[in-house]
Amino acid sequence: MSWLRGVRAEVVHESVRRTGGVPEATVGRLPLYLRALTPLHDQGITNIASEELAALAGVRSTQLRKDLSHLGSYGVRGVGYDVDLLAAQIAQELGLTQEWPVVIVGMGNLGRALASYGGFSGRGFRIVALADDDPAVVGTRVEGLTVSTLADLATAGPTVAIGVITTPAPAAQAVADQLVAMGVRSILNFAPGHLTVPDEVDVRGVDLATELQILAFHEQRRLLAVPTSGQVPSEDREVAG
Amino acid sequence: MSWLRGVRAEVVHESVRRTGGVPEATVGRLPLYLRALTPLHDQGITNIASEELAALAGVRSTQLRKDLSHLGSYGVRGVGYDVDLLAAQIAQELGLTQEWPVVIVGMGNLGRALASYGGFSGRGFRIVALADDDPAVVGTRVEGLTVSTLADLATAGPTVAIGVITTPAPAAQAVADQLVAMGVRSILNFAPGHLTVPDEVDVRGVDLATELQILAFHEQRRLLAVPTSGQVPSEDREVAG
DNA sequence: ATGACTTTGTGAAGGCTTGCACAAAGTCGA
DNA sequence: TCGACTTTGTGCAAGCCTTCACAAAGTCAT
Ligand SMILES: NC(=O)c1ccc[n+]([C@@H]2O[C@H](COP(=O)([O-])OP(=O)(O)OC[C@H]3O[C@@H](n4cnc5c(N)ncnc54)[C@H](O)[C@@H]3O)[C@@H](O)[C@H]2O)c1
Ligand SMILES: NC(=O)c1ccc[n+]([C@@H]2O[C@H](COP(=O)([O-])OP(=O)(O)OC[C@H]3O[C@@H](n4cnc5c(N)ncnc54)[C@H](O)[C@@H]3O)[C@@H](O)[C@H]2O)c1
Repeated sequence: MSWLRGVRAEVVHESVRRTGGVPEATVGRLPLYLRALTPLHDQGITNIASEELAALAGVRSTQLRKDLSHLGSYGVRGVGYDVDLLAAQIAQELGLTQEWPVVIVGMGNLGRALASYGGFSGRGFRIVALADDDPAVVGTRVEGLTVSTLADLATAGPTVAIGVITTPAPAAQAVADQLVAMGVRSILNFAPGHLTVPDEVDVRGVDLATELQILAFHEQRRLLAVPTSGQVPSEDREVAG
Repeated sequence: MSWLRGVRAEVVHESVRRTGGVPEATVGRLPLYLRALTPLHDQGITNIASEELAALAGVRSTQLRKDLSHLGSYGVRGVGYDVDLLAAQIAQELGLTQEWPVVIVGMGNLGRALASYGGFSGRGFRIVALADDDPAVVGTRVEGLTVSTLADLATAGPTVAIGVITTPAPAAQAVADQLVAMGVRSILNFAPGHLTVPDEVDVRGVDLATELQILAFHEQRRLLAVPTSGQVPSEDREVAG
């Protein structure tokens, strides 16, 4: 993401005053466009047409153009979009010209996998703290950071903007409450279940079971639609559960 | 999920013929309702009103009722919904009365975390195979399963319905192609990037960076709206990236 | 049985999102 | 300079999703 810094200055003037009015659906797709642009930059491609970029991102070109129009982005008619400039504009709109400090709470299997994941830094985020409440885990070092308790973080930790919850589900609400008390207003929750938070706090939930169940619904539909052919899931025989 | 088996028989007659017409947005919320119902069952609660269940799931009660109306669910006016019966109906609609066989491809940090995650079995899914292409990993045992290559799975592995991709992004498309060639038509992709697959194949992508970037957008909006007060993200000073 | 009360199920309205069609605005070769 | 061609940006229409309002259908105390 460092390659975005260079062009940022030129971009600020154009779009900083254009505050409001980006539809939520568009916001959800901007990261996809940014994701598609990065390899283009790496390949040295400097210009791309909406048709092509849309294919890379998995959307229709008309939707891409409509989305970009909301952030006042100017491509060049007859030519396309400047890859670096477009990426810089999207990054600016998403607030990725600064690095957001992140805390991960719950250093279990998933929490450790996330902590050792390289995809944070360089994409607008930096893990600045790790937390757990298991005395056996607190104090250990993971990826160069010492695991502490949430309570300690609240009194003596670095400022954090985003909290990632990877504790078991029964602990998630209490953890969320503590994060909110610390001033965190953006939470990414991997524990299954709904979190109740004040209005000004933004929660996004990622639930593996939910995703698989949506896939299962469509899979079942396909099998029911053509009941004769092919593969059938493992039969529902007497199992442990 | 075993507690759903008992009532299944009674439910089948009602809804099995009602094939079509569940809106996609509703399908996406059915897992949330199911997730909210499970603890209610565990607490011995046998009946619940839409208002209450909606609060647990994080949606409006009118939306819950509209959603349920699409699968022909009958609550009792003046009373509410039977917890076990409703859960069984939703599970049936989602195809969770059978166990879907799952393969995880890419036994790195994330793949191993998923493999050792208990939330699969008992929720309608079972991991039946693990794959990787690193000779140092192939042949090792993870959670009772021996890691094999995708090629070996294709010729001599168990039937799988759902593939989970946890390889690095550059390998994801090739892995998806192999899964499709094996007959897999449902893919959950954790690698960032768009997968191109035939029409009949269903892909859902989970991208950590995307989720964080959406949070960052709203976080930035809040900070811009009240530019005077409080916390500011870590300043954009000269960093490695 | 009756009436007061509760809660579901749904038609209709409103809002958001997508996709179409096309004018606007540029490039490029001659 | 001109005309053919390419590609963007957008008004508008269609479709999907959510929310409102309320009738329908039940419970429960008397
Ligand atoms: N492991 C996966 O692949 C996976 C996948 C999807 C979802 N999840 C969900 O993510 C969460 C974590 O999964 P996991 O497999 O890493 O679990 P885990 O048991 O390995 O780790 C949980 C960690 O949270 C810590 N913890 C518990 N209560 C806490 C509290 N109040 N404050 C701080 N830390 C606390 C525990 O000490 C432990 O280290 C679970 O909710 C799980 O459902 C996990
Ligand atoms: N680790 C995380 O917390 C995290 C979070 C979000 C997304 N992701 C994404 O998930 C993916 C995996 O992340 P990770 O941290 O586990 O990476 P990792 O490097 O630890 O593991 C990747 C594994 O995939 C295997 N692999 C590579 N090519 C393969 C192929 N063609 N066929 C089969 N196996 C192959 C490798 O041998 C390795 O074991 C990445 O795309 C990453 O962007 C990871």
